[in-house]
Amino acid sequence: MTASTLSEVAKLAGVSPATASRVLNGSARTPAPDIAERVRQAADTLGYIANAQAQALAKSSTGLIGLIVHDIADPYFSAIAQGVQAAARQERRMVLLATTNGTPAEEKDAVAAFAARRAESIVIAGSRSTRSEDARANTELAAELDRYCRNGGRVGVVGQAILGVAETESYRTIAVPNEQLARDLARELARTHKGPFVIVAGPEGLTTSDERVKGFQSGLSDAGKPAADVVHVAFNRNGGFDAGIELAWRIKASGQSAPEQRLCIFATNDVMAIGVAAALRDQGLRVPHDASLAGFDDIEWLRDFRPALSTVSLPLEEIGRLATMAALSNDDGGPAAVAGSVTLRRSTSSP
Amino acid sequence: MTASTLSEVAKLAGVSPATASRVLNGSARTPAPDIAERVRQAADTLGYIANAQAQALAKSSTGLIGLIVHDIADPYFSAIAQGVQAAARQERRMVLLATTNGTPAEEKDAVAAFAARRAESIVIAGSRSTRSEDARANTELAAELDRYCRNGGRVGVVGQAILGVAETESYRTIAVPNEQLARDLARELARTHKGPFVIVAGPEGLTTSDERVKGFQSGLSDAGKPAADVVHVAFNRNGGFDAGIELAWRIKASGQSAPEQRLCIFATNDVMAIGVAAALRDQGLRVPHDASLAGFDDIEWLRDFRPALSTVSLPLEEIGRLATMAALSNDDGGPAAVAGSVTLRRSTSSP
DNA sequence: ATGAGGTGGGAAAGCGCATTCCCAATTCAT
DNA sequence: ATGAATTGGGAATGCGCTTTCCCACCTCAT
Repeated sequence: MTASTLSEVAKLAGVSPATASRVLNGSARTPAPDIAERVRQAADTLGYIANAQAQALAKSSTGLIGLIVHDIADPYFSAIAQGVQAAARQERRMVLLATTNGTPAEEKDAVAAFAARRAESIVIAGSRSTRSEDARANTELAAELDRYCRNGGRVGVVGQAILGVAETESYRTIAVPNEQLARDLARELARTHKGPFVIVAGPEGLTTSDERVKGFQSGLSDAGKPAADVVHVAFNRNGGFDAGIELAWRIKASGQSAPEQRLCIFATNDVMAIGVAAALRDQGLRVPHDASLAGFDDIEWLRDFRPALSTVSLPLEEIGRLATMAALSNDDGGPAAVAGSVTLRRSTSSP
Repeated sequence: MTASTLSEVAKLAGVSPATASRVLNGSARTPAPDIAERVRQAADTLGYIANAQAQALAKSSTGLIGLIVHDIADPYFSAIAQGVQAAARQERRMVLLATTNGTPAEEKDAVAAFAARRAESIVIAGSRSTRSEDARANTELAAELDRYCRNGGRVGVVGQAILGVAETESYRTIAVPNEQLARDLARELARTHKGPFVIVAGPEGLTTSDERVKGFQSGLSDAGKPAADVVHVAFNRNGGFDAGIELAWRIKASGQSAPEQRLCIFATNDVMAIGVAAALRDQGLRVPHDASLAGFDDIEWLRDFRPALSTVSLPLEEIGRLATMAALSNDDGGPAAVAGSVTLRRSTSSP
């Protein structure tokens, strides 16, 4: 890395580094047109590219924003990343990416790395975990984030607030009303569905999943329905598939003829729902004929899936954008929340 | 951003900054155990986080790798990004992300930004364009990349080499044998399919799509079939949908009863194929009953799509990983190529 | 006892840039 | 014509860190 420097440009142009700096980057003072032209000329022939590191050091502001996701290949996160990227570009920032597989320990590492890089703000997406085995790592994550904030960093949180973190102005959380929306979904489904409900959820302690389970149950209760069984599996396509296999067995065992027997399966995210659907199909069962199925998130890439999946639509890209802007702006703006909506499609229609 | 500095830590520990630096970061020289402990102690109480910018400036090496993709929300790119991220983590690097909508102009900007940040290497994914309106921007992109390389940067290219770029050791391209694989696919399909073929391609001039079209045509020719019609649309789901609508009309018009009349549609990527499928379904046509359909890429999230899509499997994540490693390693290793394979599924089976 | 060869901490010189001062040259009002 | 105000370029300092040198102090062999 032997790029040419500002002083080299200055020397070539026959001016001082100060002047070169002033013309090459937006300074309050603008050198004379002729001299400016000479500097620009020199910069061009030398192929000068300003060293952002040095600039950052000198003005202590890096133009970096850090993004933390569980898995960038997951459409849920890549949609959010898209929004973050768009906002970052608009605000003339670069995004630094870290994937953590959802473990608080790796999230903590990512925060530390971003802090070292002096990222101006970081947006962290992905469900929190309340599992006891993660407690220690969660505490450390919170400590790391607090330290980051104490040093002037700002963080945008997608979803639910992070536990154990100091109550400061530095955190902006874009709340996703998981519970509320799951409740709405349950109520809608309960209006037409006669049979029992069952929930295919992520591991217990995964906040997002837990909230959706809770909301769905309360929605059922509102509708005067008995609580649904909950199956806990991995929070991904394969987890859904596993659950689907088991449910298929259950469905077949109970001679699924009567509408009063037909199951309605709610998977706590779309990707799991797809897994469930694949498993049922695998077992010779059809949706919605043999069971209703609903998901959550309304992942764009799954819209062409058939039967079309009933789900809760979330403006994922918008969420990413909002989180980024919130983490970048100084003014409060209050706790931003985002709106979702129940989207009923074929997978939960009457057979 | 008022984080504590190394000298503050040093002062607190009662040692020189040099010593503090030596203990806090891996240096060749290791201070005495007791003094090291004191420094670590001080660093801890001050919540010291090394300033990576300053470190980068001092040792001129940033640990940054830049990733350029068309669209991070596209599963093709997010799969590659996943691989890049994994490799980067393994090599203790951070990844800087830029999305460009596939325009050479924005790609050039991204390269410049990465160069300014002194990224050690950059991996650039996504089809090149040979359209005349992009010629100028392509030249500029090549110039920018060359400049980056002249300054010591290294670049890993996914897919086809970048046009107009200097022939140096600095470029490593992970070749995707699009043409070869498309030819293989065509041959396979030609073995069983009796009717005419049609290709739903991206815009003319989009290299990836062009290569696949060319390969497919030559495969047909090998099999003694007439060349396929080519429909050019946007290289995404909606483009596929548009083409699908048109094709549905064509299919219906030609009373599609006989096997000799049945169309086999090859979309130059999976996402387009999904769009085609959606359009056909929309028009009351069924795959593979009324037409065969094949894609390219074997996107993971589309595997549960029905009818299962015949396609060409590409190890996307591996490609990202390879490109990253190639751009990071100094030794040549020769031009790496990646293996794909024809994957026939239900969407092209006989009705 | 004495000089050679080690050891290990500190001083200082950058890395590439922004920016505050400082000062010479102009301009303007009176 | 003259002093004040303004303009615009340059010298110098510092951002936070690494890394060479340098040197005081020790250890050891002779």
